[in-house]
Amino acid sequence: MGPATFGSIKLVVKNIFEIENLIHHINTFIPVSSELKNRLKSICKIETFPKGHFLHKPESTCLNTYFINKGLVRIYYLKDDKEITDNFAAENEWITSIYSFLKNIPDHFHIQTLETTELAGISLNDLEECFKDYPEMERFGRMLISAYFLEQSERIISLQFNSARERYQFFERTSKNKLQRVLPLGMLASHLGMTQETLSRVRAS
Amino acid sequence: MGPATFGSIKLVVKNIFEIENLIHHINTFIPVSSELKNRLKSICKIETFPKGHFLHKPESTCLNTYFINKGLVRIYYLKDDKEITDNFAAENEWITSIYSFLKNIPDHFHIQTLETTELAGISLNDLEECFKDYPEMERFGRMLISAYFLEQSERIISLQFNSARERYQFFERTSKNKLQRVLPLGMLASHLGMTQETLSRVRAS
DNA sequence: GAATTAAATTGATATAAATCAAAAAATATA
DNA sequence: TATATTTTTTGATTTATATCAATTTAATTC
Repeated sequence: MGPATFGSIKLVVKNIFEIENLIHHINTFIPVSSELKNRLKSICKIETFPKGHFLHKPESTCLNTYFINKGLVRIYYLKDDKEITDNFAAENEWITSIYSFLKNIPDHFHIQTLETTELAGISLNDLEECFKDYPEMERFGRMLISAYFLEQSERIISLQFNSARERYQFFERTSKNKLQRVLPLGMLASHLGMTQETLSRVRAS
Repeated sequence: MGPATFGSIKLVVKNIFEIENLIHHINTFIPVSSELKNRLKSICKIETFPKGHFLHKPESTCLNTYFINKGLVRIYYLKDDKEITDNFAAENEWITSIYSFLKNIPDHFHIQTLETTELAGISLNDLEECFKDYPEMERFGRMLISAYFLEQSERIISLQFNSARERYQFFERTSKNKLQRVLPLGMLASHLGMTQETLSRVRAS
């Protein structure tokens, strides 16, 4: 889809979000040299998608990992025709269908925007080349995935033996920034491993 | 504790497991130069512990990450005075109390050997120095934690909406090597997020 | 090898959460 | 604004699993 046209006037909507925010994010882990910065500029595809857009669909290979600059995205799969939301990502967070992305094979997940979303996509190949050329970037990669690993560890404990109420409170505590934004609530319910009705009752009391 | 003495004869029990197995393991991810190999030899503390030994206890900081050469280890925590086993590690697998180890702060986990266990321990500091001096080792670190991240992702899905039977079947499928070794079964039950009685009934039918 | 202890199984009951169904509230559309 | 649609809440019932208790089996220890 090209730029919108009104009579003979083309409206080219410039992407305000160059990659300053992403650079700043990476810079909280490692120093970012100007060369690395330039490399990142060249490999990041910056795009804005409307609500409801699919970044990845089942039976396809997830080609990119995405850094969310603005907006909200979820990753989900179908179990018995019901959507189970695995996770969400908002500002300054990353999302990809990790198995498909890392192994470069198709999988069964959907990645979908829940709001108008501004993001930077990086392909596996570009990322790996960047890792090779910039060891500090590989370091960032290790630190980032470690941070997500810790987050997952806590979620496993939350799912292992906590009640529905405790799991909701865990989300309240750890994902404040998403609490008001994840709608409809069925998405949140499935993420927390409970039905929509149970979530409603938990929230009511 | 020094070598055992019997009269005037000192028995120095040599550690057969130098670190060949660990090197081979790392080599499945990255090429291991002889310099890196020497560095690894110098930073790995190789030890053998009897069954029941604690590698890490609550209220202390987990100082090492451990590569298991032989044996079986679990990590667990207490919830309402009951032991909840978070995970197991056997041959060629790694274990640490990840949050405590990476953040260098105390936590509430126990790491305990379930069999006589031969392992290599590496301190955070030595590991970080090694990452700095050998970018390929940092690469290994990234790849390893990525692999564990994938494993965790699957476990989350297993816990999110699967029945007790499905969770047990998941363990059967993904942890064959531990199925006969994790005893008593209460440890396995808690790992799978169910009671011992439920596990017994699942296995019976 | 008998006695003791620990672990696993089996049974009966309780409970948290799922399911099914309907009503109410919120949102979108004409 | 009224109507239609979607989402959320509430209610009644069912179900999987937890809990409590007892028994059987297996593993230690004397």
